[in-house]
Amino acid sequence: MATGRSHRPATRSRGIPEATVARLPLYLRALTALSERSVPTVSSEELAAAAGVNSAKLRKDFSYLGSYGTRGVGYDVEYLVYQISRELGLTQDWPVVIVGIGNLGAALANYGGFASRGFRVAALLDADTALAGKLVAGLPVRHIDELETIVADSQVSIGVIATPAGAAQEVTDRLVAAGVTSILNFAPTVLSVPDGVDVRKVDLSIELQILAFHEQRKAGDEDRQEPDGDVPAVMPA
Amino acid sequence: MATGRSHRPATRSRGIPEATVARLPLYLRALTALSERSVPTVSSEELAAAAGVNSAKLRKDFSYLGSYGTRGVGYDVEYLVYQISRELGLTQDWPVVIVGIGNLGAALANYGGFASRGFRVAALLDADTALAGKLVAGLPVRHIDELETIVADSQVSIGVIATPAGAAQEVTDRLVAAGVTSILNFAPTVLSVPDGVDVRKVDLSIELQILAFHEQRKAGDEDRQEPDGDVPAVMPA
DNA sequence: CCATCTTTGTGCACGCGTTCACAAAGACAT
DNA sequence: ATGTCTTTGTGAACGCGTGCACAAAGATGG
Ligand SMILES: NC(=O)c1ccc[n+]([C@@H]2O[C@H](COP(=O)([O-])OP(=O)(O)OC[C@H]3O[C@@H](n4cnc5c(N)ncnc54)[C@H](O)[C@@H]3O)[C@@H](O)[C@H]2O)c1
Ligand SMILES: NC(=O)c1ccc[n+]([C@@H]2O[C@H](COP(=O)([O-])OP(=O)(O)OC[C@H]3O[C@@H](n4cnc5c(N)ncnc54)[C@H](O)[C@@H]3O)[C@@H](O)[C@H]2O)c1
Repeated sequence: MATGRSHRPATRSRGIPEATVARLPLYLRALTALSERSVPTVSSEELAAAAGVNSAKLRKDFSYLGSYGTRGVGYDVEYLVYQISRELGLTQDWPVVIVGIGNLGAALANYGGFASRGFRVAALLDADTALAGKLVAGLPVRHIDELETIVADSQVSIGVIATPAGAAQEVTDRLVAAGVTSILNFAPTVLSVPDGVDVRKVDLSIELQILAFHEQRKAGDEDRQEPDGDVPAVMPA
Repeated sequence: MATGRSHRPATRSRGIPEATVARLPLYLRALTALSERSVPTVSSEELAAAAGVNSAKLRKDFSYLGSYGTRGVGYDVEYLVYQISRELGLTQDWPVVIVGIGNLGAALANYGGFASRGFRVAALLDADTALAGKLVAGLPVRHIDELETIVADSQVSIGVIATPAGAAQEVTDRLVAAGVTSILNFAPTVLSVPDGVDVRKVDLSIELQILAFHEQRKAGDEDRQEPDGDVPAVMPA
């Protein structure tokens, strides 16, 4: 979700709806599991169940990629794995830098699922000089001032931000200036980026608050039966 | 995002659209920052800019909560902080259990932003007996078999899953059986839950793949100018 | 070759979410 | 009290996403 300018009109990239793009990794994961079990073909119904979506939706999603199914049979698992991988750009290598090697950054660096899909950690960066040179997940932490060199030399186009919120915009600006055009932000801030740069955010706090909202609602619906359970709310001063 | 049964028809809870609920934490964060700077009022235009959304959308969002603005002036910051907090259920305490205290689970336990908004870590649970008793972020790791007791005793309704994917469904089942009705899942799996249980997922791998898709598209649009840049794709067998 | 059966691919309708644009509300000065 | 100016609250239009339902495609068996 790009936060800076939200004036991207739901970017239907190459005719593939954004909502579909967001589900492709889900399908890919389910298909990979089937592939490992050497299942040759799968029906839209089965695959949809495994991915937790509606089967019509899945078929429509696949129809955007082309017609890869066989009526009466289903989809060829291996072939679909290949097609989706290619569509998502996972047939190539994506060097990634992680900025901010604290609790979270270190966990991310140690995360195995990273490398598994073509994402390779090119470097770990931190502003703390005390961390410099220290090995995290087998990689040395390097100083943030090496950012520009590393991004240029390793052709990094994806950056992961795991710094405190206060440093996130500054780090973003440096990443963008250095040539990074995709950012995954774990810091709880809205980032401003120029057009052409994609930002996606992962925000634990927001997720919990959304859960709390629904949780409160569930509890409220049980407890009290008054039609108007909340304070009518009046403007104070 | 509930994954199990997606047959919730966009649950317009108490008349508040789901999309609005998801933005309330964003507004709250921006408002809290204003409040700390002792800013008394804010216009929809300013607040929208701070939250990275369209101002009309923000006004419509607030209109679902009631009419808390003053025409010609804007919104009272303190009052709005209170109203949104109340609406999200943040005026009460939410005990949370974290299951799976590995790299990620430990980082989550150490995360300060947790406690700041009424979310209190009630317990850290792990299946690894070697971890039992060890202190993480000042809390002792307890064995997974204490789950049922802890959930019941501490009235836990929110669970965070940071176990490997293979254990996630089993942990989910135990959490649900014990009475947890909201789950935040960090494991890369689709979870099945009964109706009435909310699941939201945070999936690093999916986010990166979505970024890679757009990244590939950007690169492709520059490099080659052929109208049809991809392999036409033919069924193999 | 024909009949049957399974499963895809999609036309269609509907509802949610977004955004524009503006009338009404209210503050504030004179 | 009246006028001006700012900003809210919302009606209306539009586009995207979803899911039903079904025709067409193709496999399979006789
Ligand atoms: N820990 C979690 O589970 C968690 C969860 C959700 C969100 N977050 C967010 O992720 C971010 C990191 O969290 P954390 O717990 O790892 O924090 P942390 O304090 O452990 O680590 C932050 C790291 O960033 C480094 N840093 C600070 N300024 C920098 C700069 N300008 N350039 C480069 N590096 C810089 C620090 O030296 C430190 O090593 C925070 O924004 C936090 O809110 C963390
Ligand atoms: N580390 C990351 O940055 C990261 C990022 C995205 C997703 N994830 C996902 O989060 C999960 C945890 O990642 P991690 O890197 O912390 O892994 P980890 O192996 O470091 O930690 C997993 C922990 O779960 C515990 N565990 C295993 N089975 C359990 C069970 N049945 N009940 C309770 N505890 C159990 C293990 O003892 C271990 O302590 C994984 O599913 C991973 O895919 C991690």
